[in-house]
Amino acid sequence: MAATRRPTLADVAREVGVSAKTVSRVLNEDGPSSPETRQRVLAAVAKLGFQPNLMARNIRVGGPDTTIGLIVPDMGNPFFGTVAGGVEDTVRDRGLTLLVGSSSDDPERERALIQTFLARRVSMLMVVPAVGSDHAYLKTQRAAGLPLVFLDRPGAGLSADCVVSSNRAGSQEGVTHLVARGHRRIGFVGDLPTRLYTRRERLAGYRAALEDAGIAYDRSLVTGAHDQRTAAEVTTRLLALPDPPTALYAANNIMALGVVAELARTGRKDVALVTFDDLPLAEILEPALTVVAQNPAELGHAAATTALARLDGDRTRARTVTVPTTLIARGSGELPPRDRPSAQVPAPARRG
Amino acid sequence: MAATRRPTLADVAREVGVSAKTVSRVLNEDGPSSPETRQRVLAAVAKLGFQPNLMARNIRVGGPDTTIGLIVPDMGNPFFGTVAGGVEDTVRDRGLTLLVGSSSDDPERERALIQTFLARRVSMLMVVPAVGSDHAYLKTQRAAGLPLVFLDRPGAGLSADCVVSSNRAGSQEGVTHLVARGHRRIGFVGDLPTRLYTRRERLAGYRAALEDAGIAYDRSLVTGAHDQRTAAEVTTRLLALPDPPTALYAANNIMALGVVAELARTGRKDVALVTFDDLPLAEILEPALTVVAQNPAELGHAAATTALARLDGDRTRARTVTVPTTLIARGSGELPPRDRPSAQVPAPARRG
DNA sequence: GTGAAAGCGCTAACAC
DNA sequence: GTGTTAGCGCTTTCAC
Repeated sequence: MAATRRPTLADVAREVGVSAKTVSRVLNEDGPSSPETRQRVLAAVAKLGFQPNLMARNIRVGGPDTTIGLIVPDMGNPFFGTVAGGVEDTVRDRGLTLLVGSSSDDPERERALIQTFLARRVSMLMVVPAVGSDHAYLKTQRAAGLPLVFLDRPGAGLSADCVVSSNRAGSQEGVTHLVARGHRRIGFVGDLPTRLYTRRERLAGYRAALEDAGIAYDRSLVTGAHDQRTAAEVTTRLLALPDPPTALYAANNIMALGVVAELARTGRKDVALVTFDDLPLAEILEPALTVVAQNPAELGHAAATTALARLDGDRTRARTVTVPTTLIARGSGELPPRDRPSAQVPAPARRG
Repeated sequence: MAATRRPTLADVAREVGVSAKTVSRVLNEDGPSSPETRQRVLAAVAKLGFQPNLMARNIRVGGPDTTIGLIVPDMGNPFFGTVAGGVEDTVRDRGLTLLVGSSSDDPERERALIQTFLARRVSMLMVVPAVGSDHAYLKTQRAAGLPLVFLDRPGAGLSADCVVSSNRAGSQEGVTHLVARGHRRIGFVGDLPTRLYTRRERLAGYRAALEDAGIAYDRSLVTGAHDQRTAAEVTTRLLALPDPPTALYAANNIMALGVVAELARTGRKDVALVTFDDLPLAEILEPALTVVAQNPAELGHAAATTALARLDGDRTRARTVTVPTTLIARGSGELPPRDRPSAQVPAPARRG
């Protein structure tokens, strides 16, 4: 069965005995058409199984395609999946279709995806920037009016709209929650080394909370990991310190999994814990997990709303939208420090 | 700043002082070109920031676009996110771009998405069919050679390639695990009422396991729920039966969350549990959760491989690929039935 | 090695 | 109410 040619407007027109333009008029409800031709055209369309070629249409009409390009680090991460869902829900009514790619947080892959999307003349571009990528090369597109929104993290090299969570304030709130329960040695388990915006912000929130409480920053309590396994490892390392933390703060959902798993594995129920990002089973852990929850669907929604406004001609200055986080106190942050004076009195230094 | 027109091939040609065709030749490495013109063309491309219009190219070349249409029920569900990732990883090398849409399991939405994708002349279509959707209308496209793969569940109304998990065998293995520990009353918590393929299969596996063990099927032990909350509710209802189950089997990840949460909330550590689908924290629950794990990335990979083979001219009969599941015994399935004779002896009926 | 002309499927602009 | 012509940005075909 050879791949038969798809029918075209001309085929339909021939079938009905009218001009191509008439068929086009009927299908797009553009200009007038007699009820009778209308019927016959629609019948022929159904008979031939004609489907207008959107690309051909687009090329003639000019302007951007009715697609939107979205780049995330990893679609399997429910955080980004939910972000994508938020975007789609918001643009659906406008008849826009989602073009999605994962960068795996690799700047080169991100750039290749952006090039592909630009070649497809997407109507807007929404990017979760990979660590270390520079977007200066997009200046021309921006100037030409392409809506560009950075998601979750700001882009580098040009000013553009940006939608992020309240990483710093949320982090500060979470750590303050621990400080208020008397903890003075609070371990930080964060993601990739430096450079990544969200880590910087969340670390800054951690430091701000300590500073507010008059607690000196101790570099040895701040650790970095890349995945659940390494997060578990640094948890062990932190708790083995001569003067170990009495509470931990995990800076994202992957780190949270690692810390939670490690505390469970070693049966440590005496360490208070707050995590950034909610987990599906947070409520049923013992103790139930206290988290600073993000709102990924709203992140996607806000990004789409911003981009749509640009598409509709909004030429005001680039703005940053901050989507608030929510502290959900469930119990794991309530533990007081053990074997230590509570509240503001510094713990005696125990070395060796 | 008015939206300036994007530069075209003709613009580049004018800049260099050659014909459009020469520029096209250079960029596509089609036909010969002198090193010198080559340089000048590339310089002009860079200077003008020219990006070939992929849609225009496609329209001229004919044939399908280099996109692939993927429809899932919900992108926020990590299962489908991971499936999408598996697809993308597999098609990336072929230069294909992913067009993604969520159907929310609504047949009308699914159909609208498919129409849009067809209008975009996708090179292949991969669909997780919504409950109750009929795909007979795609026969023409299939006949015309469009690769079509149903994912996770078979489609209805036409024969097409299909990639599914070993739902029945996996389910049977999970329930047999419980039977082998002496359970004879095993509650089933499944998803949407009837009609959904995966539920049918998983229920069939449950029944097969019982039958193998000579246990009569008890309709009152089989319950349906739609989300985590209702799964928790039916768990309660099951355990409140006059002759309650001593073990539970949850037929997907959402059900699993509901059952696990409810058992934890009520402190029931005496009920054995096996779930279909793994959970991120399964290992650290108490007892650790025994699961029948699916392999969503492999599902996406297999679907993409199949579709690519079709694209490359494979015209053999439609096939169904079954991706094996894996029983991961972690502990929650090890509990013997309490207050009951073990193994093959039937429990005394306790009524009222 | 390069160019001119035609045409992919569709619609804008103008006829009538 | 309908048809004609031209042209979107690109590539194919054929000529030089």
